[in-house]
Amino acid sequence: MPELPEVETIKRVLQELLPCKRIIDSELHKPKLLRGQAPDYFNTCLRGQTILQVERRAKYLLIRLKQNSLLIHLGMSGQVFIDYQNKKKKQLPDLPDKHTHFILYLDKQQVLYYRDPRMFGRLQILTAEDELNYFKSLGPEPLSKAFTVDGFAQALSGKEASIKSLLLNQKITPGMGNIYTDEALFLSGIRPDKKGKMLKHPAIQKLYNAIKTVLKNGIRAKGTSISDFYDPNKQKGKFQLQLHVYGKQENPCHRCGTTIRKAVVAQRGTHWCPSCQK
DNA sequence: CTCGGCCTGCTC
DNA sequence: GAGCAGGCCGAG
Repeated sequence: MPELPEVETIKRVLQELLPCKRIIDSELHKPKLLRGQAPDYFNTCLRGQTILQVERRAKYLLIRLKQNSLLIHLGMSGQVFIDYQNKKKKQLPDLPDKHTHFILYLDKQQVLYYRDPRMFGRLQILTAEDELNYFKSLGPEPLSKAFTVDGFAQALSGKEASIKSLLLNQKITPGMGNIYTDEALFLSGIRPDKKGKMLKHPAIQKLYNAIKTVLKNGIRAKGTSISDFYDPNKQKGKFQLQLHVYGKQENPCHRCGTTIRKAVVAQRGTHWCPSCQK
């Protein structure tokens, strides 16, 4: 579910709420989410620790503690909520529910819930050393100075794979997912099934700009809430109101009126305008 | 590089 | 009941 703008939105809310809070207790209901790390070690590392700050790398959240960090990846359906005992929002279940697999009890009566119906997410304790290894295969953050047009062009050059699959590759554009990839390709007028090696200079620059634009706009809109994205305060994002192609199959393109198509590219549902994208 | 698998829930 | 879903990993 969550791509870079959604994870960034969550990070910003958590960064407001969590620093200086102490973890009183940690409750893990689904050890499978640790992907092999020992639950005892996991809980021991958390209990009694004070949260320093919250960061994001690609689609990963990092909650920094003094000794090490709690890594959270939300997979397809992961959600993080803070304190949510009220019943104002009818469409949200009361927490904890059967999909709430991890709970952190913080001081000041606050609680953090991790909810993940499909269980594609992961939770792990990372030491500083683990961190380097863990993130070393990720490309440069697309919104940072480290992400350059030249580096991007290099990553696409000679590639047989479709541009869609290359943009989804976290070694090239970490944080990009299915929605923002389709939107960036629409903005830059490139067909999703175009081979990486076929892209030359003006198009690459345009795509590079489009990636930054969609990610920035996604963050400004606080994410895309198509079905179930909420920030930790249960707020929905608004980027779904700005989508041009994602989920718009059978609708007319509002730039040219051509019917938006949907097909599988790179094993993912892919949306594009056959006239605007060449 | 592409495919299947990992899971549950929702829509048709 | 089938097919689909915002992600990632490992096998071939």
